[in-house]
Amino acid sequence: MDTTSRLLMLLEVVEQGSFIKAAEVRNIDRSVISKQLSRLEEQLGVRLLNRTTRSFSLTAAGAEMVKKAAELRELLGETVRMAENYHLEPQGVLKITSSTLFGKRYLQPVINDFQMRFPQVEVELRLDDRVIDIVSEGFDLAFRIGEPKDSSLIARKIARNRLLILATPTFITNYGMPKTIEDLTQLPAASYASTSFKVEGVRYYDKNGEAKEQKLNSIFRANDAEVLLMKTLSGSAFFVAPAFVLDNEVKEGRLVPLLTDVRLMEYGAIYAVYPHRDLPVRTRLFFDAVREYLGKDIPIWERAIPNFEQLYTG
Amino acid sequence: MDTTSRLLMLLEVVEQGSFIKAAEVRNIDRSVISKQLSRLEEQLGVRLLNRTTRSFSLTAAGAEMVKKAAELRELLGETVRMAENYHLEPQGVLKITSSTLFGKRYLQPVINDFQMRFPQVEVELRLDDRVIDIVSEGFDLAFRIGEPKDSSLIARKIARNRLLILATPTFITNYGMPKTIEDLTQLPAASYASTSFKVEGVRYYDKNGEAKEQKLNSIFRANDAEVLLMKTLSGSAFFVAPAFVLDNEVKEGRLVPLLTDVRLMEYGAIYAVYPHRDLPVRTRLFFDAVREYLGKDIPIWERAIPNFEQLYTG
DNA sequence: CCTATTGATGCCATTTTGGCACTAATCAAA
DNA sequence: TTTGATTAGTGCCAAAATGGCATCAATAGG
Repeated sequence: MDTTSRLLMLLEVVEQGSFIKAAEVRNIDRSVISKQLSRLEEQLGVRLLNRTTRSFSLTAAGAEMVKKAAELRELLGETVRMAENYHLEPQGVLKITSSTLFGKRYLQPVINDFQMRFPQVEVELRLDDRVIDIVSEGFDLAFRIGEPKDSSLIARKIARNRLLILATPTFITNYGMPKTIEDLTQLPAASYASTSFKVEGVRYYDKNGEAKEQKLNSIFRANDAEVLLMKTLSGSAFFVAPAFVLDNEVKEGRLVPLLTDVRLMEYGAIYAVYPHRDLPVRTRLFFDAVREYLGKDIPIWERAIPNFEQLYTG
Repeated sequence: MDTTSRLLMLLEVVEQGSFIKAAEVRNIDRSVISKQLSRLEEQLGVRLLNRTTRSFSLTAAGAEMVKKAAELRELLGETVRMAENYHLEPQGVLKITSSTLFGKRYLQPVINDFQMRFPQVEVELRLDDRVIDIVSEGFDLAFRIGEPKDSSLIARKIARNRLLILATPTFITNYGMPKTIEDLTQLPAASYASTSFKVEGVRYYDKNGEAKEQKLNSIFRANDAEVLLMKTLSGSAFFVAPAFVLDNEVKEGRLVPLLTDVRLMEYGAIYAVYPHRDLPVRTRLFFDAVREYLGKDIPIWERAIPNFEQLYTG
């Protein structure tokens, strides 16, 4: 890491407001930020931040450096964009793996677009809900849901993964509307289960902000979210579903969110995972296309759920 | 190394005209340049250089990138200079070691200046002609003559080290003016000799450009260049001297360069050596001050030798 | 006044870097 | 055309830098 990268890191820290947030955005440890900024200060011979143990403020010098860092980022961006004008037509094979539903629903349209623009890129998409060793199998890019584990890979969060508790109006008529989260134990649930992994409860924060888990009474388990959704639509179970499995079911009233005043915990996030620090062009172009398609703050799937920003916030 | 550094490397390569020269300027191996530029190309997805095995030319994209790299260097320089405005008054101890004569003659004035400007910096100068382990003895900066050996240290060439063959007019009258370099064996020489190291001959290129060495007939040996110079001035020996030992002896006619049509080999160079890649501020400021004092292409001591650029060039 | 949060730090595993030796190819001179 | 010197590329290895984890210390915020 060089002076420029450190300056950009400083900029990000200031924009995010804390070391931790900046570290999360970059998917690195906060200690890295701490160490690199210390080195930057040593290198420039200037104290950039006034720190307390829990926060910081910019010094005058720091503020100037942040301005310059912004200019640097701009110039560097220009440079890269300029290089892009000279890009060879990207070509070769792009090997991607993803969980089945996410791939079908959200990667497919991006791939279509991408191949229209870059016809010489072949795409190989492996849909598989098991975790795959992307290095040994030679994948360029993987999309995973939950928390990234293998730290030898680079993981970048590309979207949050909020949950909903869903049932059909018929279901509510038949079983009654649950009033508290504990009521869920009395109701039949459909839940995800694969060989390696089972959803057995729903995590939430109680009114004191403490993390809790409510067990579920699963009468139907499957390792395919679409199947679970179909089961739910049949009216014979409710479903604790990640928002991304939904299409227009809520907007059209076919499914109703239950217990929307409970603050549900997010189920990890959607991560893009790749093996090397520097992506080759075709991979980066595709990666950028996916991010653009999904959206920056609010993922595309959440926009189909009316008022979702206010739901499940406690 | 990040993209910016690689762009700056590209810029330097283009400015220097070859990988090798750029590598020499930075005191790194050419392979590093080759590898880093390849990575830059991969990263930008653009071929920047058309290569043959022995040379290269810029592609259109490469030319654009070089322009941008120049802008980046400018902006980065501005940023650093801006940081310097906020520098804390440098303070602390600066431990320097150097060969005796070089230190006395060329570091002393720089140190005086430096301490006028930064009174809070204490300087410890150790003059010693033996090679010192700068890491274990805690030196910040060392100045060495010859070729850098210890590759765990960073060495930067700060001046070339050209040689002359000198004698007094009296000496020439008494012994006759040598016509060929072989004549030197007939004449009494003063030469450098320490416990670890002896000068026994003078290296040069013959008219075919082949490296040769002419043995000397040393009648006086010492490990102190000033003593050798005094001996020479007494008229009883000639002296194969590095240019930096001279003051105004040549300009004032007290010493005369002999055999100026022989192409003498440079005796290594003057190197600054330091232990870490990133210098702390006080060290870097001092280092810069030394470089400014010595001069960029032609070292300060060569300017006192009339017409030296044309002498000993074969 | 307490406690969870945040930044700093030391240690360790992993990755990256830089150097060396060797290869390959070309430029230039005979 | 041949030959030799020069210069870039490559694989391998040792050394350095990086990133992550666990721990510490101190405060911001209730």
